[in-house]
Amino acid sequence: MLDPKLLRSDLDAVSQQLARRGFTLDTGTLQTLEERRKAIQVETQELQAERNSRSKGIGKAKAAGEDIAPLLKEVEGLGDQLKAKEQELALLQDELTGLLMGIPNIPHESVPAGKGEEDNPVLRTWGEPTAFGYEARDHVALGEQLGQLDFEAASRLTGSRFCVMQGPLARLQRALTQFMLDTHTRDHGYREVYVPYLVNADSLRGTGQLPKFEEDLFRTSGEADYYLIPTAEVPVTNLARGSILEADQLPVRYTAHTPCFRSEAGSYGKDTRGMIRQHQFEKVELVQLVAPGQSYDALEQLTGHAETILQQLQLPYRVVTLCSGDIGFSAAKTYDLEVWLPGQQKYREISSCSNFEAFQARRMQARWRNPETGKPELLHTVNGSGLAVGRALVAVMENYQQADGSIQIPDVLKPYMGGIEVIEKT
RNA sequence: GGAGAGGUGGCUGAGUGGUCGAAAGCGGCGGUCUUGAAAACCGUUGAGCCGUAAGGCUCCCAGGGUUCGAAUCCCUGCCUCUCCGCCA
Repeated sequence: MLDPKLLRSDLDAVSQQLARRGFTLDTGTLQTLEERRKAIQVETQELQAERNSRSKGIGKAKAAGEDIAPLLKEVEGLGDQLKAKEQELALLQDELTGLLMGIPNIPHESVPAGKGEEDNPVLRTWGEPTAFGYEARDHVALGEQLGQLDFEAASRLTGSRFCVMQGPLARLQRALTQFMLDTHTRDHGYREVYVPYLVNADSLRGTGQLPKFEEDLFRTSGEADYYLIPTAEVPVTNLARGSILEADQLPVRYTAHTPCFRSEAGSYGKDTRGMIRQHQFEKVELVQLVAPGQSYDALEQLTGHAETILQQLQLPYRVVTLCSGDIGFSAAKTYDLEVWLPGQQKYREISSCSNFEAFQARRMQARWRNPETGKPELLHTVNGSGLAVGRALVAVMENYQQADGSIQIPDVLKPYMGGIEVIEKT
């Protein structure tokens, strides 16, 4: 959520900045609602003040043993009048916050202009696309040939966009997960957390998935109204919801491994082959809660932490800066890491690292106590995948494939593979 | 699943219809004393909204209700704890 004060004081400037990302702000409606809200709020508060002082007077009179009947007569009707105003105000406020909750974040000034994915500039490239003396197979061919990756079984068990893995390949995914968690906790100073995979609507509002993107989520149908998490960002960032952190606790760095569930509504026909786009996938997430002055440094740092994983796995990748037209709803700035996939002869997103500034913190009321002012102020939140495990598995399979269809184990994963150095048909 | 007890400020905890945003203690901050520290003593110490300010308003788990007036009474929900049952 944007700062309502900013919207009041600088509506046109906000509107212009949002136009960069292709969002049209309905300034007229906003202004009208805001004016009405203010008028009604003042009236309501005046009535409340009157009720309070009258009631206090009645209390005193009663204590003094006076007859309060005439005083009661005076306040007749005041209650109803107040109730009506309060209801009017509540309605207006609901409408206003509803509108506010649907406004995306303002892109940072350093975010390049652009309309969509094709306008994202490449910031840097690491490694060279892996060369093979033959036409590289994709992970589907590799995995099925090895007899360790099965989409048919998954569609029988559930439906499309799921997979079953077996044997060393299943273990390889676990190895990737362990390696990532170990690296982030040991080398990068993150604290590992285990969190629920089902969350309530408040959490999703906090990080910005609700109210706008309900159709992307799986929702439970039982008595409890819960959602399957689309990313660990939701439960992990919401750990700070409604709390005030002390300055010496910052920065807070969390990492978590969770499955992620996405309905992928609207992506019919996209990436239908393989495990690039699944309803369920594993991800290791990095989250930082930082003082506002630190968030852009933290973004660079966190992006570097995610890159470390790719480098240690010796996977070629590049970093792109999302342009103003491609950036996500809650983010002020985002870097995507794209890994080289020989099977597609393309770079594909494997991590997305964003600074949300105070956008999520305001929705969550996640604050810190600024020692300079002594007052609670909003935190900044930064997060990124470190990395998407499913896609990392795809990348390892495709980049480490050998002519005979076997897959070598990257050196850094060998300690996690129990002596397996090459995945072969078993 | 059955029975019961609760949810109050950073923490412990008092408050069961009126001047209560809320006693007391702890913790925090500032000071006195001290070479320094501790102890003791004094003061101070929740969050948000409107307002230049004075001041006003809201918040005692959440949402409804009763009342001139609700932290306090009633209803619903959520959460926590205890006992029994069941269970990974």
